[in-house]
Amino acid sequence: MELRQLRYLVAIDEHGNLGRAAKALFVSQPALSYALKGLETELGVRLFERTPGGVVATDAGRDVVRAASEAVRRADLVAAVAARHRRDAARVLRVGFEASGAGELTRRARAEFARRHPAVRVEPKRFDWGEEAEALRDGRVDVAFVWLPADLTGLRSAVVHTEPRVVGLPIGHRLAYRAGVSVVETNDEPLMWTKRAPRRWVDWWAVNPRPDGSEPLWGPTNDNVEEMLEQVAEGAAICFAPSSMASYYARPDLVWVPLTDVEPLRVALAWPDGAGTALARGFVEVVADLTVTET
Amino acid sequence: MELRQLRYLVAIDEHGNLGRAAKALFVSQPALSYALKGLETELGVRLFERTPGGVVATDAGRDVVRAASEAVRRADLVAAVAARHRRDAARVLRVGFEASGAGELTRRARAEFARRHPAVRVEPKRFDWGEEAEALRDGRVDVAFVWLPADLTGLRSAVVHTEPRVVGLPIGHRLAYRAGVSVVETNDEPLMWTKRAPRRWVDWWAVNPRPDGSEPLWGPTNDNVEEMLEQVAEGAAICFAPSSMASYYARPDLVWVPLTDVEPLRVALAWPDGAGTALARGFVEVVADLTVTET
DNA sequence: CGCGGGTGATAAACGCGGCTTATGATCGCA
DNA sequence: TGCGATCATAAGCCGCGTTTATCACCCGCG
Repeated sequence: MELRQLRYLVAIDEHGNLGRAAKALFVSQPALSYALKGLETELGVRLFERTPGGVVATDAGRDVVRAASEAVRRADLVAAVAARHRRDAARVLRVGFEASGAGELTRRARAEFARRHPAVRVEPKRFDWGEEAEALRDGRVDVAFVWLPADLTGLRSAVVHTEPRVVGLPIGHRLAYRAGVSVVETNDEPLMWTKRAPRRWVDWWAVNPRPDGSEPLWGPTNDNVEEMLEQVAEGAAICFAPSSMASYYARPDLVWVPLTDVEPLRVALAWPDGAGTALARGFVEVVADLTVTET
Repeated sequence: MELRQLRYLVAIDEHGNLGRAAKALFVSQPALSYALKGLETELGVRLFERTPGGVVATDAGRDVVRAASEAVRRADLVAAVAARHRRDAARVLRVGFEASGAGELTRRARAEFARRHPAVRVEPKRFDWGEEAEALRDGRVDVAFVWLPADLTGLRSAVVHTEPRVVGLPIGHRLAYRAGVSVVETNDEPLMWTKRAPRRWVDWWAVNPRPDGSEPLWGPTNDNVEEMLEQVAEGAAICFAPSSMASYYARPDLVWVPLTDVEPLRVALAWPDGAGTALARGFVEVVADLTVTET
């Protein structure tokens, strides 16, 4: 059994058709026919039923494909781990964050890191809602500021920052000139949300259920800050955000008002479990030092 | 990158020496030299430092080896999943358990399963302490009675049986003729335990800490029932066990006395998450039916 | 009813790539 | 200084996965 065969298998299952899978893999159709047959012989199970319309996975095939795609993913992780170390040698550190990240701390950490490691180039990488943790796991970044709640499996992390939440409103909104609002006062306002993040993340941000037991009024969806702010400025909905967003994404057509009765946002600094490189560790140290002295 | 290379990599790391690794893999030493070099070139990182005494992993090498061994394990799982289905087709179901399993339920379940699936051969597989869950995960059995507490990650399960615990004593022991004893009355008796199972399992069985806060007196270790009973019969220590063991492992040189103040043993029926075969599902159904009617 | 367009399977030939054996280069140590 | 480890290199072989070309089958449609 070889990785190549497993990759073929997954592709065949995805396309449901040897010809199209072959095209996607840039090989000829007989190559897949041959590989599939070989795998079936080796495993001693029929994996796909051949039909005139294509191929369809058998019971065994479904399970094997699932296991195979996991194996392929793990193999790709090997490459990702190596790439991280290669980048380490090249003196590059990729720091993930979303929207305003950890506010002021983000910049201060970067500045201090640059002071301690002058030869290292820091590459900030912005992600869409709730994507940082996954990016960390599959090696797209070496370290990241993760907004909680988040799925931190496979990661090590430390909470390094908290900040109150605010509500974003278009200018002229009935609540726009208040010094603070309760979350229940926004119950009737359509609220921005996202399909990208898991349910738990969305509910936490939307404060669902509200203190009075009601459910938020779900408004339009969006994938990232810019899309969200566009919609809010347009008057299509309101949004909740950490207070730092008021200064990092200041716009003339938006107003930010503190939410008086919701949990603050907690931001964790996270890095891959076990696979942390020397530079990532250095960055973690910097942030640890900054947060110790500031509390 | 191919699985073969990853397997080689793991072996090289284990043996710390190309020659010995080559021997273990039944290939020549240059083959490993070649494969390692190829992988290093492809990944762009040096993985092992070559020394006159052998090879030693670099920082990057350590991480890559870890990721590689995980990938290899996943690939082996593909084969295990396939083997499960092959066995399904061959009408064989392997049921894992340890010691007295789930007592009477074990036999009843097997009998009822045989009635419903006459053509299927059931193969009971006995495991050493705490090994069932792992056996389930790596495909050595299709379904198993697991003694809790246990690590059930990657498994689906349902608690199907509970039974009180008893203490096993050699005949003539000072507590041997009691109708019941408190666990604290055994505080001064050396207690059998095992190095095979995780800490949590051992502590649960040993009732550590005891109700009075003390720690058990640790006696000899053992890997399975027979070894344990030998030691107890010999007078080297006492042991804790589920009450069914009194009837399933009756010996003239042993006495079993109920423990009056400890949690009963809970036994779960478990099967691989997602990879359950038709036969395994059938067995789960049988046990579900039996436990529903008996409660 | 037969033909066209889709499917996967098979055949034959090619050539890459990883294997082997044989040998070299280096180091540590007695 | 020479022996016995180590890993690296060289040269040749050959298995195996690839390719192109073709076949066999099924289905829908004129």
